[in-house]
Amino acid sequence: MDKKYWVPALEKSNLVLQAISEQPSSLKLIDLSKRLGINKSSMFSLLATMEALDWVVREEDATYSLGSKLGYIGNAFFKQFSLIDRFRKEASVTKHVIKETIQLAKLERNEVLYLAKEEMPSPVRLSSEPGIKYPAHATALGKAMLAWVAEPELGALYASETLDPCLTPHTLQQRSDLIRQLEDERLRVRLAGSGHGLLLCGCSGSFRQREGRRGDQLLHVPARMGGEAGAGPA
Amino acid sequence: MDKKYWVPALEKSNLVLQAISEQPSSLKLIDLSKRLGINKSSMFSLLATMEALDWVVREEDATYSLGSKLGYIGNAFFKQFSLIDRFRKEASVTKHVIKETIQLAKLERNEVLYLAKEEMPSPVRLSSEPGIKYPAHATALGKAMLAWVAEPELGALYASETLDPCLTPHTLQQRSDLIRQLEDERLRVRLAGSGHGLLLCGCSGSFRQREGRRGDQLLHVPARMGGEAGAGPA
DNA sequence: AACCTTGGTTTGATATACAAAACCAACTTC
DNA sequence: GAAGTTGGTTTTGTATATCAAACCAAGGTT
Repeated sequence: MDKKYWVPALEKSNLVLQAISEQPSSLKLIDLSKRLGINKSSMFSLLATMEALDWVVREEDATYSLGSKLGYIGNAFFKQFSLIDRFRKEASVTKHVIKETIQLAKLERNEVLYLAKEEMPSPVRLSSEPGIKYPAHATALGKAMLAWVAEPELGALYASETLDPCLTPHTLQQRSDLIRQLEDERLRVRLAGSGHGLLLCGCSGSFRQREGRRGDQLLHVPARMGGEAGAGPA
Repeated sequence: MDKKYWVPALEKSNLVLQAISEQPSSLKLIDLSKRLGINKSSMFSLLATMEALDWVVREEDATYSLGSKLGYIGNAFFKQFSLIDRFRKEASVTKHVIKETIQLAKLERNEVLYLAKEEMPSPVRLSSEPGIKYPAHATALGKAMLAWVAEPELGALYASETLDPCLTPHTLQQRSDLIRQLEDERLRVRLAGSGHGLLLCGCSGSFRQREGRRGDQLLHVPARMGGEAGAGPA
């Protein structure tokens, strides 16, 4: 990462917010300082400022949790995607029909950004949350989306034979393997009318919709279909 | 605001994120610099860092929108409130019965924090969004919640006769007026069984529920009842 | 074609933020 | 009761971030 014109305080606060997001109401100033390798006097100033800005809240037991300003900004982020409301309306019904958790995601170059989730109780606990990104080749949902990317663009996204990163022992590592799985996915959709990514409520017009002017694809998909567990990294 | 141990870069980035939240995909670097009074070379470094951290995204036309990292953190903020899921399940049905937008909010001292909203089409457009806070005395929903605050605590919250801030010409300005309206609210609930704040799906156990260990009250309320328009500042 | 404007990028002097050190209060251990 | 530990707060010297100035590219105006 090029740090020529860098603002270190933002990087530090990003680390702090990430840690607090993962463990709200658990971490004190000294915990954050030790865990993140940030001097406690710097951490003192960061937390005091973030508290004043309502980015974090200091609890009575001196642990920190996220503040409402980040809720507001996060809400504004999701409001950029008008499809989320339609997804929630459709999927809150569909999930009872198929008895599976359903997620809405968009493909951003070679990553999948999760936007919304309608959950059903399931032994498989999904790790993906709205706002999180995974490499597309490392998730079932991502591969379902890549299957419909034009070949030249796919070539540009995966210029080298080795795929990075490799998140789990099951994660694909070779581009040729990826290509083969994408072909299988297209074949599965054509022959059986049911792939990982097909929308199940019958309104085919919303299957792959272009959102906003970036033209990114959006897709919602049940968590478990075709025998693969989970929409998280595989 | 005491700025003794202050991190100015966080304050600047807060202003930037607020502006981008309000006008996504509209503002360029020079627009943000002029509007916020931040030097354009500082703005350059701030935006470059925020972009690298995925706090913002630079569009092809050089305008900025919010990035998914803030979506993720925002989602983490709302996940702190387990009642939101229950609210959405109940309110997505109830809103069709009463044909009103319904909101979930919590009272934090003398402010109301909005947490969720289930919308119905309405001529009255609510300004409140999840994550936003308003002074409780300045909103119908806030007053509905204050009505059930113990008197000594109410006295501590409103120590002076003059109420601040005064957001609209209709905003209450005297504590005695507020007290009177809270009495009216309680009376209305007792006599007619229908105040601004009563939950309308019949599960009285969830009327005023304590959430988390802070013991803050949570309340959901239709947008328009008792003749008052809107749950925003009044 | 020459000049001007605009938005963005780079430079480097200096004002200031950072963090090492010291301090403090509360609690624990001996 | 004395000494030690822990988490938080304050001080202050100095390394560095900030921003004024300069530069750059692209587009507009004359």
